[in-house]
Amino acid sequence: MELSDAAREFILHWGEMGARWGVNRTVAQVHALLYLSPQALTAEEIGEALSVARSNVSTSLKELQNWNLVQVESRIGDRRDFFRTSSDVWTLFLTVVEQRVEREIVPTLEMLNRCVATARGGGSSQAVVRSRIAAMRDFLEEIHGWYCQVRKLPAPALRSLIGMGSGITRILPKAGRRRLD
Amino acid sequence: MELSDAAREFILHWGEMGARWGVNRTVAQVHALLYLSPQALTAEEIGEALSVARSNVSTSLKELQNWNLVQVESRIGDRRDFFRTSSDVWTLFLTVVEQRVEREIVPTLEMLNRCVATARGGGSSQAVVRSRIAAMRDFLEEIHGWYCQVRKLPAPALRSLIGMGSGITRILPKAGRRRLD
DNA sequence: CATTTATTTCTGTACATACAGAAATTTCTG
DNA sequence: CAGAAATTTCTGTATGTACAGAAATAAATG
Repeated sequence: MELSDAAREFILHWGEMGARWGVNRTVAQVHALLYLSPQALTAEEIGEALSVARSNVSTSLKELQNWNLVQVESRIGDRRDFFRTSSDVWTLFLTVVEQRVEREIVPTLEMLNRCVATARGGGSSQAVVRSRIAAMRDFLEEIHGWYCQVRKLPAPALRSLIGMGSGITRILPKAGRRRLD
Repeated sequence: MELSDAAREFILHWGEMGARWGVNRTVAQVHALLYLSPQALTAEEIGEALSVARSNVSTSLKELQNWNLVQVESRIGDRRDFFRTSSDVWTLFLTVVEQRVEREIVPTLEMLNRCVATARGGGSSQAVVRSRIAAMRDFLEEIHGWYCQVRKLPAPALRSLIGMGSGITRILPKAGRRRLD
C-alpha cells in the first residue's frame, strides 16, 4: 500500500478536520483511507498505509463501525476481516448527521427541558435564565424538527432542495416571502 | 455571582458539547455563562462564577472575540472591560456557521482542488482516488454554494424555510418532486 | 510621575488522550 | 483438540493540551 501524493494530502487534511470537529485524528484518517480505496482493506493494510499500530487501527475501526460508517466483509477462504466504507458522500454525510443528532442534539434537548423545569420557581434573575434556556430549547427543537422531516426525503428530493439554494424563496407562499423585498 | 442549579447544569453541559465539537471546554462554558447573564460581565466575575483562573478567562474571551461571538463594552468611570454575547440564538448559530465555513470548509475546498489537480496523471488506481476526491469536492461545493445563497436571506425567510420542514417539497416544481411518490 | 488596577502573555505543571507493544481471547484449520 | 492465525483488550509511555500562577504590559488616577 503506497499512498499517492494526492491521497496522502487528502488523508492528512481529513485527519486534521476530524480533530477540529471532535473526531479522533486517526479515526478520521482511517476513514479517509477507506473512502479512497477501491477495495475493502484489512486492518493490517490500513496500519501499514498510515504507519499506525494495528491495535490503534482496531480501535479506530470499532469506533467507525459504531458510527455506522464502516462495514465488515468476510471472504471465504480468508479468516481476516475486510473493511470498507460507502463511496457515496451523501450517504456518509447523512450517517454522520444522524449519529450526532442522536448522540448530542437529543440529549441536549432533554437537558434543556430539565433546566427549564428546574428554573420554574425563582426570582427575577432566574426568570432571565429560564427564558434564555427556553429560547435555546425552542431553537434546537425547531432545527431538530426540520431535520426529522427532511431526513425522510428521498435523496433526489434532498438534492434538488440543495440545488435550488436561495431560489427556493421564489416559490414560497406569500407569508414566507412577504418580508423578502 | 451564585449560579442557580439550572444555570450550572446548562453551563456544564454546554462545555461538554463544546468539547465534542472541537471547542475548548472552558471557552464554551464562558460563552454559556454570558448567554445566560442579563448584564455584561467582567473577566473577574466570569472567573469567579466558573471557578476558573482569570488568565484562562482572558484567553477564552479572546478566543470568543475571534469567533465574533463576544463583544466588549466600556463604561465611563470604570476601567474594567464588560463582556457580553448576543441573546439571540439564531444570531449565535449563524455566526458559528459562518466562522466554521471560512476556517474549515473553504480551506478544505482549496485542498481538494489541489488534490484533484495533483492526481491528474496516474494509473488506474489513481483514477479511483481522483474521482473519489472529486466527488467529495463536488459535494462540499454544492453544500457551500447552498450556504452562500441561503445566508443572504433575511432572518424571517430563513425561519419560514425551517418552519416548513419537508412540507417544502409539496410546492417544489415538477422536476424536483417527480421521484417523490 | 509614582502608584494602583486591569489585562495579557509567559511558563511550568497537571491532566487527559493517543498509541505501541504485550498479553489474552477468539476464530479457524487439520 | 492441539496448534496457528487474527483480533481485541490491557497497560505503560509519550505527546499534547489545559490551565493556574507569575511576570509583564497597558491604562488610569491622584
